[in-house]
Amino acid sequence: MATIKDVALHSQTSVGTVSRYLNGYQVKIENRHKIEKAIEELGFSINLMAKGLKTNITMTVGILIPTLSNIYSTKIIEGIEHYLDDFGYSILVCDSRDDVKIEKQKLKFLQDKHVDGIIIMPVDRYDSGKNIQETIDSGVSAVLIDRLTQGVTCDAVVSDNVNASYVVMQHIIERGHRKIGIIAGDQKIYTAYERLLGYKRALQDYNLPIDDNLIGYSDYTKIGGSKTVNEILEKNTDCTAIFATNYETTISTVKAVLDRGYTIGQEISIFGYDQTELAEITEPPISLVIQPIEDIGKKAAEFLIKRMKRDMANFPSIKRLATKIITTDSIRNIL
Amino acid sequence: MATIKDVALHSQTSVGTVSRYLNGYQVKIENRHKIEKAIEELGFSINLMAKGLKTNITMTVGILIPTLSNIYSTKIIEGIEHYLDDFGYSILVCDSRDDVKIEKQKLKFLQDKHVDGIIIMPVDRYDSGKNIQETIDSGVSAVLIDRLTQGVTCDAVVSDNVNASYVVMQHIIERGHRKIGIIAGDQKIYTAYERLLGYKRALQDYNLPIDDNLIGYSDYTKIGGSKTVNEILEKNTDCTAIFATNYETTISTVKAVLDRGYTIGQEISIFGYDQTELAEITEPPISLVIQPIEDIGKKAAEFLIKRMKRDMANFPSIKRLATKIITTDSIRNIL
DNA sequence: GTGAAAGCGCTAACAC
DNA sequence: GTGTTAGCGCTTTCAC
Repeated sequence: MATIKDVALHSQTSVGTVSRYLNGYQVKIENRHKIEKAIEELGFSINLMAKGLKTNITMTVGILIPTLSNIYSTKIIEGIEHYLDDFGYSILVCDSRDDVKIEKQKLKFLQDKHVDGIIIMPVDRYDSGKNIQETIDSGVSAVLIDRLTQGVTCDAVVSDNVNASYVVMQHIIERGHRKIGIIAGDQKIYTAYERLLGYKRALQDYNLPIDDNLIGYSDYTKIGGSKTVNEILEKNTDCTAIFATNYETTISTVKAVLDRGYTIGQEISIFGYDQTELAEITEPPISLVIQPIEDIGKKAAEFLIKRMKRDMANFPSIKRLATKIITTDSIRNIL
Repeated sequence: MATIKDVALHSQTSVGTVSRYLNGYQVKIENRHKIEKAIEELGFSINLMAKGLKTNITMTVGILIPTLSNIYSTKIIEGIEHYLDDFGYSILVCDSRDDVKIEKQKLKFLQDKHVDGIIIMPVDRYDSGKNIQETIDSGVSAVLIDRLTQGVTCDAVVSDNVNASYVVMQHIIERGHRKIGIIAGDQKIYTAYERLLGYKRALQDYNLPIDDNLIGYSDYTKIGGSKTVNEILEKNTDCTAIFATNYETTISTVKAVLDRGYTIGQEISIFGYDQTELAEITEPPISLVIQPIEDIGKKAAEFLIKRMKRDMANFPSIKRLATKIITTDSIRNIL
């Protein structure tokens, strides 16, 4: 592997000149040609490690996400990758497997790798914050996505969960439903917490009781979701509608309701979350909350670029992106 | 940020000793304690860039995939990440946006980053190979996943597309269907090519004609898929079954058929590809080919680890993983 | 077993 | 504008 020194020798210039050429500084036109020729002939390619050692800049951004294997996560990653690509950054991807301990470990790891910035979806509302703040204190820029967490001062991009949930409930309530079940998630997760909050707030505003029997706390997985749906349906024979607050439990809800022999939008109305595809192939299609996934990634990358350039205007900012609601006959009008 | 030198000073040893300690060599027990104490107190953490510069090892693996935003890709990435994690490797993720030129560029980029190995899903069967081989020649280990491509000598992990497709067709044919449409993909893509091959082979083996009108070449996207389905259905009013050969077109096929007012498994039978969730929520569920996605990632990582350790036994190996077939009433028995 | 020192490939300060 | 050179933090001989 040819080095800058070889190029200097081969082009009869010096390492300084070659380095300057490489970094876009003024170089005599004649030397520029000689250098380009040498680079070409030697197949030279810069050693980013050596460069990084010197400059402390790696042009790498770490992404730390609870789990990689769902479309939500990947679309975010893709959004980030595409945005950062134009700036020459590459991304180091880690998952925390929904575990604060692993999250802490990976954070340390990213620090060791000297990433220039980190985009992170915190595992939980309470414990993730401290670790993230420590990382920030060590000097790397960070941006939170999808979820907020306690004790961190940095930019964040989240979607408007409370409002989405509230609007969904409005829609359901205004069609005459009174016993509305919700498949909530672990309240340590920021989004799960906010979505339940919107549910409760809507009930209160409409003077409807908050009935604990109608609130099912699932683990937000498909299997856990099924269990929760069935529990709610068994405890509440008068339940007419169910709001599933994430993608996985939306699937379980549809499946559980179908398995019970009900028709969606008849015996049971369903409102779900994320992923339009599904909405299109059930009969009737499912009403859904659609999050601006790509935008979350893009916005987060935008923030990060800005902060990595040490532009600290309006720090910290929280960007709350609006969600869209698709309504279909999956919510029956029983008025 | 404390360096090895600080640790040496603080522990009254030398940089050599600290380095030896860090790399697991014998160190006098007394020094070991002093060093550990110093590391603790200084919050020392090794600079992987400096280490990499010296050793030419980055403990980083590049992953290059045509697109990040589908579950197929991410499950593979997750499988790789989890496997490599245990060995201390991290992953640098890039997407080639289905473009050989970008693929080449990113390959070069990963080389510059001095990744120790690369796992790549080539964009196409013909042109990707040359670029990949060049990268391999430069000294990094590489493993192909999902798709093979011309002119590359390295390990590969793919799923058994031809056979999967063949078995699907057997199933459909044996239920009496004769006019079977296929939503194929760009034949430059290895998997698309193989799946169509299995389709044709089955028809031949059953002495059925290969009718070009029944073969639709889609771009493997949801929108393109819909168009292709409708074309086939319009050109062939006697078509009774459709085989969609990837996830996106499976969705479009279901949707297009539903939009035409047909009942799945009645007027039109459908066989699809990937992603069990869908299969569960349509009525009837869709028959599907299920690929061993996680295994592909894991196996690829396994190969790579082996090769990075310079263990060249059985090089190159092609691992063809078996797919599973789920059959449902979406394929009507018309005998 | 250990310390001293060379050097990995690069950047940037310096003197010209 | 350019060449020379110190030094980023580490590993690895070498001599002890």
